[in-house]
Amino acid sequence: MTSDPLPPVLAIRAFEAVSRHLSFTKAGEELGMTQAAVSYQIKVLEERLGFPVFVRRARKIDLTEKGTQLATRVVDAFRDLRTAFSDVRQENDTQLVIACNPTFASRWLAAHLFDFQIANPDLAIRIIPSDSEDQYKNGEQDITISGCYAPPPDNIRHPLIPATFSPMLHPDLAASIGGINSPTDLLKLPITDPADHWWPLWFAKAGIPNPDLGSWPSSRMGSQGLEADRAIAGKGVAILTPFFYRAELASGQLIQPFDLVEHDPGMAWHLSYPHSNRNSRKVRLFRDWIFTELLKDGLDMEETGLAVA
Amino acid sequence: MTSDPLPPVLAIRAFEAVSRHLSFTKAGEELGMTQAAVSYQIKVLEERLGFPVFVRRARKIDLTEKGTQLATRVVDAFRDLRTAFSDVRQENDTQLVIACNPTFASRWLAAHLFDFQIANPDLAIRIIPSDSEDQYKNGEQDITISGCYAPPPDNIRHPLIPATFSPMLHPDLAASIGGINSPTDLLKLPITDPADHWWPLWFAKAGIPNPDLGSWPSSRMGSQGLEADRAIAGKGVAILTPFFYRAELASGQLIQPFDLVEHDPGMAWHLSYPHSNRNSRKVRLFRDWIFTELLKDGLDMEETGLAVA
DNA sequence: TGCAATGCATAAGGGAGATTTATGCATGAC
DNA sequence: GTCATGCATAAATCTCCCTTATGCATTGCA
Repeated sequence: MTSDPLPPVLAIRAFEAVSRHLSFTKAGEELGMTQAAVSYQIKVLEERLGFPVFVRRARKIDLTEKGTQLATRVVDAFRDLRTAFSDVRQENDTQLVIACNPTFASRWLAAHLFDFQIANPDLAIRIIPSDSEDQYKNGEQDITISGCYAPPPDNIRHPLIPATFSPMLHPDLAASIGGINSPTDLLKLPITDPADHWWPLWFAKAGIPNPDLGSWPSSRMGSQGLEADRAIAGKGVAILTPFFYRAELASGQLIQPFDLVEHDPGMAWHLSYPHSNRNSRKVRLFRDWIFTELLKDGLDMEETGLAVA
Repeated sequence: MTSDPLPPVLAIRAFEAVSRHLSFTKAGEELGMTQAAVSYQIKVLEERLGFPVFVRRARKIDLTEKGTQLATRVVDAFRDLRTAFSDVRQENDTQLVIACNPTFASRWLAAHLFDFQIANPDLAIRIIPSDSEDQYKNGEQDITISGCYAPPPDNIRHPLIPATFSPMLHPDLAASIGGINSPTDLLKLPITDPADHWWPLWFAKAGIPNPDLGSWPSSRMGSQGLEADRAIAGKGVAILTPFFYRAELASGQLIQPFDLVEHDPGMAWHLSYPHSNRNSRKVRLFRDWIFTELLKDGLDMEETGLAVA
């Protein structure tokens, strides 16, 4: 039968310390309490057990036989507890888990993270590419980079990238209809995701209130990579965030026919983390790093919203 | 580094139960507290650790990754604690340790204890033949049978045998001086322990106030066996407790020349145990057994003082 | 031998924090 | 839709844990 309840854990904790020091006074110092408090806890334990665990001698105490039997095992158990918490604490200190919006992860973070790892070799980074309401509730990550979902109210939120967008396509596809000269030309070509609600926003800004797209609300911010792949393959026109496709635009894999860039005022890529993490070393390091890295990356303060941070 | 302090043990205790049940409510039932109290303790733990250990889902909770790491080890440690206390408790329940006055142990208990062991096969008996002030302080025994030392004030004390005594000697030694006809005849023979303060007491009662013994106070109750051995060997006259030497008197190894028996009013063999042990099963069993056994052994209630018990 | 120092026990009292009560909220079942 | 389940939270309470102060016994030292 191992089912009878434990003696009070505070008494066990006191016993563990006393049995190592063989001194109420020293145990009290270790535990941050007075000798009298330790004496009280040992008395509680002995009354609960029904037998003494220490023999009080002059100016010292000894374990009784039963006390000795208990002490070895209790000290062992507490050593296990201490190492368990210590290990997890250490892991927590040295591993940074980032739940990251997939687009941001693949189009920006992947390429830049190496610098962070070089600068902070003691930190192991784990990226969870995911962007959903549940992700916040999971609690597994230290930091979240989200595209659209608002963090829980107790989280601190920093804007990173505004949700800008403009149509893009492969130059060969543009050439197939003699070039893109006006926004309506785009409607002659396949639209990679007509359900993307960015389309009507952009066309409206372009002066075309009701383009024939048959859309319904749905954000693609989590996976614009798929649309981009189709556009790069010449299969259609995608509406993408220029910041993420600078390389493809520079290399000519994609062209952006119009300078006209709309942005979604209710959305932005942002970094967030629980208020309680604000002073955690690893969170500070990553936060500071990503801000400066994005600045270096050519965005001014207003665009990144760093002024708010 | 295993040196950083443990989180509050009450929080650890709650975590252990919750991680087994994966339910605050059920853990609360096990711990005898409300769901709200468990929730509070888990919150304390998570704030102390700096990361969540449970993911709150709809109508259930799950361990986080770090929570899982902790849980396995914490549950193990608590299992060790439980079995440690359970083992010692079981040993305590099934082992009866008697610190016993050596004379009583060898002259009475040894011969009778077998019956007790037969009647209580689940109890292991251990006798510590010792009778000293320190013995009480040791705290290792469940019960003490003492000859002369008063138990600590919180102990319960039952008289067992009054400290009676009368001179005894081997018949051949008596015959060597033509028999013992008056108390003064004893003074012609070697006295095994002239320092024994029982001698002057007995001679005084026999009407001889100042026998030539050159004695100083010193009780031999702890070791009258040594004197008895010398008397049985015909080496001298001993002053012994008749109750303990009935067998030798019956077999003729010793004779008691006079019916005159004195007793030491301040002394008696008695059984004692801490007040807190009064309802312990093993103590009750032994106490009840020794009373009836002594009664069967021919002592009436008044002599044993059982009326007081 | 007396005096100071050490170490535990104990009583009294206060207070931190553990717990309960009561309520709200979200989810899932029917 | 309604009800049941399960956790979170606020407020209030109260337990009991701890400190303070003191006593006692032993030891060491002068």
